[in-house]
Amino acid sequence: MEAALRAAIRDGTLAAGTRLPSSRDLAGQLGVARGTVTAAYAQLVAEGYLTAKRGSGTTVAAVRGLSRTRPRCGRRGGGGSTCDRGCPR
Amino acid sequence: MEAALRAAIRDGTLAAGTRLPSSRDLAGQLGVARGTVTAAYAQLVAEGYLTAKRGSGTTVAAVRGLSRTRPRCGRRGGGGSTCDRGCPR
Amino acid sequence: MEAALRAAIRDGTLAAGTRLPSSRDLAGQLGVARGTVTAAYAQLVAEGYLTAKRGSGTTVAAVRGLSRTRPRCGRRGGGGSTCDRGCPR
Amino acid sequence: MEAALRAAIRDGTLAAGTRLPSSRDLAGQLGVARGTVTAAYAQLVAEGYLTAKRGSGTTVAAVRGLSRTRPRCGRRGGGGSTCDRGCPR
DNA sequence: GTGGTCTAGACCACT
DNA sequence: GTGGTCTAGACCACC
Repeated sequence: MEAALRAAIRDGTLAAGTRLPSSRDLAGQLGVARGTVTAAYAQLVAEGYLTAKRGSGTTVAAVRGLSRTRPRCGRRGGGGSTCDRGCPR
Repeated sequence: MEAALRAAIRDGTLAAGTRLPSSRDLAGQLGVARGTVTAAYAQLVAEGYLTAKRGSGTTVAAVRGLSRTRPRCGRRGGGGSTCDRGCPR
Repeated sequence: MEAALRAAIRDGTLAAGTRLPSSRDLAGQLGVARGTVTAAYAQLVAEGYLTAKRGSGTTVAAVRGLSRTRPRCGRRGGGGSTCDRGCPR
Repeated sequence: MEAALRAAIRDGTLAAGTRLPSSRDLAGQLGVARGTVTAAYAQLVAEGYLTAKRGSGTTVAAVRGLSRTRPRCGRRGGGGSTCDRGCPR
């Protein structure tokens, strides 16, 4: 799940600013323990993919500065549609 | 190259279980530095597209896209009946 | 890089509470190995300039005059006597 | 505990190659759940301080480059009260 | 035995 | 309610 989330964020399937389900909800949807979800969220927060705020939910991080491998495709764009999904492929 | 590999895995060109060339070999074939290949492999491993096993090279991981809603429940294996506690909900 | 980070924190360019990029991202931006970044972060954490919290990435530490060494110990609340096992350490 | 381990490794109290207690033992000694210990170990492994091998225990990592001079802790001059959190020891 | 990972459930601080 | 964190216990792969 963690890898899937990371990939989805990287390729734009999950756009910046997207609000993720709460750890409790996602755990319920996937049928896993909440701890598993929180661990995944925590790792992705640490990597800069997600932003978590106590009491305010978890969202896909806004800007993450160029990350190595994907130079074009305009991931960092401002408000507009930055490759709203689709990008790679 | 990383994007190409990712795309090939996503659309099935590279089937799950496919063994990839060693980083040395692929680097030679493409004429790039080995570090470039290992970096790409590492990123794809982190994203879940590839599986790198110590003595077994790098293979295409089983597809685990974000859709996969229910995780099978009884993967905990072990002796007795799986789902012995009623499984999540 | 480490010295630059330290200086930026000291002179306020990086305000307390600022979240730093993940080690992966920063490594990518600077074109250095991720280990180099984590080492620098670790050193600055040890010096008190940064705070690395498990799920929350790395942030610029608040300048805290407070000593507050012991975190209260029995916050586990719940039923029985807190600290029933003598509390960690 | 995690911070204590990190500091001990950094200042040489825990020498490279030192074998740490198993997560189960350390949990018992400190009176915390094993999960807490494994989480701390995992974080330090990710930071490069520790090396963990399945079935072989956890040891202090050999070399991490960047020995650096050890900044003596309280050299920030001015505002006083650096080291307010205890400093490396 | 060890580390790695998961479950199920709890309390906390914060919004 | 949310994320953050901890407990207590389990099974796995590996050595």
